[in-house]
Amino acid sequence: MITIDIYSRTPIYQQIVDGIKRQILLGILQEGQQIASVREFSGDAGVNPNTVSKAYLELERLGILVGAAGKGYFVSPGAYTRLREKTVAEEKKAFLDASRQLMQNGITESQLTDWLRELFSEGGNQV
Amino acid sequence: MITIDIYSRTPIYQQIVDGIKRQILLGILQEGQQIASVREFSGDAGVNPNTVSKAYLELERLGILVGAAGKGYFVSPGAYTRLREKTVAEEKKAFLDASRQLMQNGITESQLTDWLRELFSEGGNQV
Amino acid sequence: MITIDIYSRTPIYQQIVDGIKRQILLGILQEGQQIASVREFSGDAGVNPNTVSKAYLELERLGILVGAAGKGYFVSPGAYTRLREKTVAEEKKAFLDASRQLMQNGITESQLTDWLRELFSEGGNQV
Amino acid sequence: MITIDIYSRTPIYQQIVDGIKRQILLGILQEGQQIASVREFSGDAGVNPNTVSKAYLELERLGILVGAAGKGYFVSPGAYTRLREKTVAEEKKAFLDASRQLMQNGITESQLTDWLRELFSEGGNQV
DNA sequence: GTGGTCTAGACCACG
DNA sequence: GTGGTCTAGACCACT
Repeated sequence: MITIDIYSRTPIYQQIVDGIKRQILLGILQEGQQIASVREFSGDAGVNPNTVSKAYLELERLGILVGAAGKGYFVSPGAYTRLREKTVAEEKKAFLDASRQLMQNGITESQLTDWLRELFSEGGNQV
Repeated sequence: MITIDIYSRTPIYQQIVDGIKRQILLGILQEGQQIASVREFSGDAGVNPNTVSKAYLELERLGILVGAAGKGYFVSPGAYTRLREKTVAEEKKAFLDASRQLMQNGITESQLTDWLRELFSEGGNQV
Repeated sequence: MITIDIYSRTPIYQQIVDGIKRQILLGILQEGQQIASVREFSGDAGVNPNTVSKAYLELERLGILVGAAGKGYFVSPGAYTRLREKTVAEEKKAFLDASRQLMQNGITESQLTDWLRELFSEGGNQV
Repeated sequence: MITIDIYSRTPIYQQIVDGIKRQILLGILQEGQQIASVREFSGDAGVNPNTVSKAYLELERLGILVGAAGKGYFVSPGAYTRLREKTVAEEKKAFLDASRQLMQNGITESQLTDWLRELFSEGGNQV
């Protein structure tokens, strides 16, 4: 499911957080659905349970998961919508920041729109 | 000159690296020009000399500075051009990445060009 | 009857304990009356029988229920009075503790009585 | 400084969080001041460094501390004011909740104000 | 079985 | 020296 790169400099728990967010955005995990238990994920991914727990707690803090002892973790109601809105907002910010800096380096608006046209004609096939 | 935020989570040495890059791009530091010595910078900015040294070494590794033992550090010939090209390339990548992800989240090309138009009409006044 | 929130962080058995206490205080359950069996409750509420059993045992320990093997659980004689006194005592303690801390944070007595006046004029409609 | 009760059912890291909040509210820790390092606190309190770290991270998440590797933790600017407002708000809620429940159990407003008068005439000497 | 907490000990980047 | 992350292993409460 979620691939972990233990050599990456982004922390493992963060990779788990990102991976679960992504699975929710892709519809692989549905709202209300129970997700893999800490021990289960830990075993599958070859990661220490504490690390998985840290990721799950972070996701709960973000309101994306809800969980409790003896019950397990579930995708919280409304997680998809909130996640999607937040993600788009962050990406828009990244888009505008990059555009602004390019502008300051002398790139014109028409150049940027050209790049966009190329990107969309390609179909943007890439992760 | 270069403002250091000791509370920031981005490492101080990285802030120095970024600051010097920026000064070169802005023309404040010219190619061939000698920059502040490690001890000068350290004293002015209230930063540990080791930290400044680490930043200078990193910049030397990037080919932006050249250091001569006992004489200090100088902006390397061609630093401006290389820095500019590299910076624009990185920003273009960030721009395209953000565009691609927004596209995957259902944002249309015309929406993106609208955002660009707004940005350029504003003048994009911000760092 | 008693609503269980499986997503809540307060243990389910505790929710059951609180719910039954509340029903006794409200007169829904009378002294001497037999309450739902573990299996009944379990089925109605969609909760694990062990959890219901744990709640009933806790209530028996508190002297609120009495259980007869093979016959079920009954509201103990005097449960209402004892429960009411104990509840009021606990709430009084909470009231005084909160008042004391507010006082230490500079809130005056007249401010507190103002809040009370508002509360009572509203009718205090809320659980 | 902060006393830890390892037998308490409130987690140790939470006790640390509460203790530091309290020290800030009491003015023992001032804004901008550096606090004990993770290892220092750990050694003084006889607690595992990981536990202290967890508490500090929680406080940073709450905006009460700021810290980074190699620098240590500092009381964040504005921590006192924010903490104080939030604390009073929570205590007011506890006060009103308790009052409301007492009202529902037949306690009159004049009874509550009597209790307050007693409390304030005592001077409220207690933690 | 579930999650939550704690300890001990290790390694890394930063100052 | 600082904090951040990870592992291994243990104990607890809840279902």
